[in-house]
Amino acid sequence: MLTLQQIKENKESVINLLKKRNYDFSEQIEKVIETDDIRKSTQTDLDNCLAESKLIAKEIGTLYRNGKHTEAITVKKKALEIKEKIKPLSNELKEVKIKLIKLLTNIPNIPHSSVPSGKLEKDNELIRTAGVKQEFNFKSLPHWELAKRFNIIDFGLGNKITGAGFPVYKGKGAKLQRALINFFLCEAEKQGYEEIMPPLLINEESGFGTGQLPDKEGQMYKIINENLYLIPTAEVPVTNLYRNTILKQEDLPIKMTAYSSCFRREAGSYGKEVRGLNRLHQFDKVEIVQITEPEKSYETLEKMVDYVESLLKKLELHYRIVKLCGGDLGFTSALTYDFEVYSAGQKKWLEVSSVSNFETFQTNRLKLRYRKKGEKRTRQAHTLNGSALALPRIVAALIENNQTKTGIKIPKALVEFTNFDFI
RNA sequence: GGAGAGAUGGCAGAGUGGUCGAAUGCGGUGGUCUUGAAAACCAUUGUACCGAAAGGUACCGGGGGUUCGAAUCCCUCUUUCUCCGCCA
Repeated sequence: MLTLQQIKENKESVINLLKKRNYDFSEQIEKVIETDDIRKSTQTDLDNCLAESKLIAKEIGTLYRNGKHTEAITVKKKALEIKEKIKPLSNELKEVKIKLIKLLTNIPNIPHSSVPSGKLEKDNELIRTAGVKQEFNFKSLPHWELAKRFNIIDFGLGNKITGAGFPVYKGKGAKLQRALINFFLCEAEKQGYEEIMPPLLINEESGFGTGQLPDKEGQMYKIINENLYLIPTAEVPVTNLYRNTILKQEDLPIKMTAYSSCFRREAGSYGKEVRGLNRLHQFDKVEIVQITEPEKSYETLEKMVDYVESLLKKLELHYRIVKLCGGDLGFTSALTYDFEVYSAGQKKWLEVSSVSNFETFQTNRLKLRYRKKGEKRTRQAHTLNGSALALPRIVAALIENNQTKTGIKIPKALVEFTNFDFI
């Protein structure tokens, strides 16, 4: 959610930058400003009425204490008159506030000035490609066939137990999952991220705080009788740890990492895009989250990109990094780098990580602020997060790229975690 | 799941209808004293909104209600603790 301050102080540049999303928000922005003006004047009116009624109430109190009952009754009439003004005003204020929030929550984050313009995936800016593309001197297979042949992932059993998109990992397949989680967590810890193990269910406030609600309600699984949601990413509970918080400047940056299962309805997905591990309803991911001072968030973003890249290097994957164009940029993000790995069996690029700076978009909703030393005022912090990494597509690429005629090789960096080097 | 008792500022803890945005203690910050520190003493110390400022308003777990007036009374939800039951 954008702040009113952002909108009012830089109206033109906000509108212009939002145009990168291929949509003109000037009407909404004007509406926000207009609504906020109504809010202000309504509040001023209400505050004045409340001040008056408070004064009268005190007067009545004094009269009663002095035994002047008849006079008190006269003044009461005056109080009732004001009360009649207060009620509609406070209703009005409540409504205009709701309207304002509604307007604000429908405006996406302002893209960073470096976000490339464009509408589609093809318009994303390629930052770099690295690693070696795997070539085979035999007929290579996609991961779902390899998984079946070596009995490490059973998609059919998942269908039986739950439904499509809930695979069952078996034997070395299950161990590979565990090893990857452990590897990612250990690497994050080396970088100074504190490990968090969060709840997998979140309430509505948390969903609102990081921007999943109300925007992406349909993408989350909801526990109806408890009014809770299954997390689509650990970003939600972990970032919400600091909801409604005022930090000290010296507490920043806050660096957290969390492994969690993630649950996504993926409504609208279909066809070969969802084949095998390419798109699942339940998957595992290690997430990294940072809370920083505004001045340092872009420097931090680059460091996070470098970190995620280091993981892909250690896993010896062929990857590329793209900066998302305005049309591809998520609703809550100001700048996002996507990581894609080449999966040599399917012969296609798979998105394995998204690293984003949300600037104050989340912290405004979260009421996550910090205070500089010696200052009384609070400022909004910046939040950033990234996958480091999501497992399924990494697994897909690993087993496709490292396939041999007789089995699958495990990259060196993982062997100490799997305790085997071949499947 | 059943029964009961709670939820007040960073923490502890008073306050049961009016001058309470809230005593007191601890903690924090600034200062006096000191070679320095400690102790002692003095001052200060919640968040947000409106306002150029003076000042005003809201907030005592959340929401609603009664009343001229609610931290205080009523309803409801959430949550914590104790006991019983169940249980990895």
